[in-house]
Amino acid sequence: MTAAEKRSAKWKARRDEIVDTSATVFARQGYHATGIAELCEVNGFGKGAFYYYIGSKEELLAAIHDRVMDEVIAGADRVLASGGTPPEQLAMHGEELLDVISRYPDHVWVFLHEFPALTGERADQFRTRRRAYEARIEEVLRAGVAGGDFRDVDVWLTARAWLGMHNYTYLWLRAGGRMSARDAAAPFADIFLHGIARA
Amino acid sequence: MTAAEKRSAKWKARRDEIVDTSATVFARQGYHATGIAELCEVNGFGKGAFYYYIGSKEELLAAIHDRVMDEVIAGADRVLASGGTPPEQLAMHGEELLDVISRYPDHVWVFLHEFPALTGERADQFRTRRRAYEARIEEVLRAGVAGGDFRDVDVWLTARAWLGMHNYTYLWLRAGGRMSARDAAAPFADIFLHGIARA
DNA sequence: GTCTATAAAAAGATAGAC
DNA sequence: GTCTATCTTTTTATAGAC
Repeated sequence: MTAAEKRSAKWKARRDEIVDTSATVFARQGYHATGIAELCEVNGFGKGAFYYYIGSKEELLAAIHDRVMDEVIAGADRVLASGGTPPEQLAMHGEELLDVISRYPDHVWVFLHEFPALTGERADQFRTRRRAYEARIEEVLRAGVAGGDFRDVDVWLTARAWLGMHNYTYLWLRAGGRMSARDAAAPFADIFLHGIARA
Repeated sequence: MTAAEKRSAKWKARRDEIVDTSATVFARQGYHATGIAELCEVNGFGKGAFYYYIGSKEELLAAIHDRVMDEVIAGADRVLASGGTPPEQLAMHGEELLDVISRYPDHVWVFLHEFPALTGERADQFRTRRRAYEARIEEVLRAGVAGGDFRDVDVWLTARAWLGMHNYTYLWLRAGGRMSARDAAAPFADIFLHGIARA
């Protein structure tokens, strides 16, 4: 590791810290309602330092979105690699998604609320990634219907029901709270799998 | 009806128009991202006219919240008055809620995203009303468990699952769209009622 | 790397003419 | 009722010292 790389790694680590603390502030009071000055105060430095790490306020918002989508897609990849049956995979998708929400509740709050503040190419990028994740859920449902585990539901609509049920936990689910991701995911899977099981 | 009342009724009608058109703009680009100047442009008048109808930007936001909560509570009251069984009531709650979402998708978008922009007493008021609605759903679930229609689920958690599944439709459900509120509510009730039915 | 000072634009809201 | 002009504050971002 060269000297330049060491400097870069330290810079990146500090930048990640700023992204994380900013997510917390954004989640409490909103993206547009939070000024750069307040982010500096929370992080304990001035504007000069802030712009040394962050290119712009919107770039900061994009970094928060990245954290969420990276984690969510990684979880979905693990499900795909597991090779379970459609009911097993759907339950596992729930565990993975709630795990991300419980570990990054503030980032997820920002992700679900402040997407419209992203513009141009950045907005397109996250729209595409989100759709790709939703398509994974639809794929599992389609496989379950084809294989006879699930009855002949409207796959698109059923995916939205599943996504809503799970995403909505961002309002209360967090690591260290009274209910773990796994504790919530199990009854959710129970409801949903019984709900669409072949009669 | 006196002359003063006529003037007042006209004022109120025009004000409602402004509230509704503003909800559309807020839903597209966010509350804080939208300036008073833009709202004036959309409504086809200047700031003078705007402040003749609207006391402040936050008052406008509260009016949008009011529209949503008034409609949602009215629907819940109809369910309560219907006197059906818990499964019937839960399905009816779904129809009523999706009906509001499909008729006021922009208002609901604002309601679900921009609540943190409300301050003080106004925030307290809507927090309370929202909790009261959620308690209605929990009540139906509790009655269904007690009466033996539903198995012994965690009522609080199951209510959140139901709320998430239904609220999340704000992203796509709208009157005149490819799917009506009733078309979506029926499969949702199917999934959910099978999901929590006594084995 | 972090500071302070400042630029440059935009925000919410008000005043007074008509 | 609606206009334009303006007040006051705040915003994001940059410049240059240290």
